[in-house]
Amino acid sequence: MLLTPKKPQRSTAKLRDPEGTRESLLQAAFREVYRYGFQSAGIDAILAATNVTKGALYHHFGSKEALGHAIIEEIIAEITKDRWLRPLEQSKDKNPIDALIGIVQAIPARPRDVKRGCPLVNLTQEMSLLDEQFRKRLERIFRAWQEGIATALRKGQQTGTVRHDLDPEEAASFLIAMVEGYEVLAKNAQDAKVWNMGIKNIRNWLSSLRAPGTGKGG
Amino acid sequence: MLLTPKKPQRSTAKLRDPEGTRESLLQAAFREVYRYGFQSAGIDAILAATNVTKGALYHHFGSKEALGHAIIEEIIAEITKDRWLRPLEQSKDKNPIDALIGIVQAIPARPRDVKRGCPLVNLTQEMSLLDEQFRKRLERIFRAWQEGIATALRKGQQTGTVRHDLDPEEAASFLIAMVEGYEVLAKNAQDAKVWNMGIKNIRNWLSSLRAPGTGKGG
DNA sequence: CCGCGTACATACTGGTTGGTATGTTGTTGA
DNA sequence: TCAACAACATACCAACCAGTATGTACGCGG
Repeated sequence: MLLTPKKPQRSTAKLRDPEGTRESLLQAAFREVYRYGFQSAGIDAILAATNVTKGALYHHFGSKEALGHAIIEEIIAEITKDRWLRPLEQSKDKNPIDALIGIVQAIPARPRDVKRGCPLVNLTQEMSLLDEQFRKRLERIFRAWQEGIATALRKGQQTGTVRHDLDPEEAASFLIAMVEGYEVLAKNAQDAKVWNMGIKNIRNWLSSLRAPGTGKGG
Repeated sequence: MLLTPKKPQRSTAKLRDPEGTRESLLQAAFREVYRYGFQSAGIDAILAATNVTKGALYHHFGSKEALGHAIIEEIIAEITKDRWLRPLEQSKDKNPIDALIGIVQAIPARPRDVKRGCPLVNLTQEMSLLDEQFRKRLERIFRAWQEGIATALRKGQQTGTVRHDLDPEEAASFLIAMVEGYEVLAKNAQDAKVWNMGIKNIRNWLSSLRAPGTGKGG
């Protein structure tokens, strides 16, 4: 007899809860990947951060790669939506520049977040070149992000709050590049002050996109 | 007898050449780290890319970490100096904005480079949070980079080619953030077009720093 | 009440990895 | 001329790590 059958200590409430285990696994895996990177995040470390066993993990995900894909599609994509896309859609009628300034300022400046950087950039840097599957999934998020900003700017042009002499797509990617670039700088410095200075500069740049004669508020 | 003594095939020219082995080791290690990241770059893979053995590697470097430190200080720092600091110093009397535009445009847009991104950013993203020794060395490079740009801008303010209503340090870090940010975007897209669009936008921004009445050329 | 599928749990493995122990060879200073 | 040392080369190892083989517990349809 090779296996000593472990007495099953699942609480009765946990019976038939297929999504609970998967979800907590995903969350723990995200935290580990966010901190150490995908390749350095160990399966055993992820497991240790939960009360889930290896059998359960490989029941829900076919491989470490599949787990990584799920992290991108179910966690990182959601963060982007929560932070950028939904706020932009909800403030449809407002001046999009004010909305964008609000969003940028709302990005957490807590030391913990600044030090870890942006999950999207972290994974992009690590995996884009190495694994096409990862890259494609990450690119989808970038595209949606850029598209969301561009759409808001285009609407602003129609309602006259945004300058007409700019290409919405180009301005959107410029904004993303600035945000990501400052996050890299702040992560290296491990200092929230760098990030706060970045916010200030990004805000100034965003203000320069206002249509002439359009003050703050809209 | 455990070891079959290998017939020493060092060419007579290679006798007493302490720097040659070390240097080629460093170059190969840099290439591997650049491509796969520090943690994923295997010692054996580095060795396979050269005709150097493990004994030689551990003779010159105490550990993989020490090798990583040497890569930062001897290779990546040099790249930054070559690409940014020396060109800025050599064009002392010229308009610094023109010099900066020239530097940005000179950053290679070859697909190979775009796809691999910036070595400095790659290592920062991977290691800053995990290893303080790495972070400190990388931060030194960032600081020197920012300081070089800021100094050039300050001189431009004195000679009247750069607007006075900007903080040179702040503008320098803004420029760096833009460059790094676009490199992240281009790396994710794996497309040089993204990078070329970034150059265009950065150039426009740089031009906006000119003192009023100062045309191109200085 | 029974068989079958889902949802796990545990032990194990084969390959990889950074690092080391121990050897040899050529040079150089005394 | 010879001992000491730098500069390697080779074989080996212990730890780690993704993945698997094989088991059990539970619930549900029939």
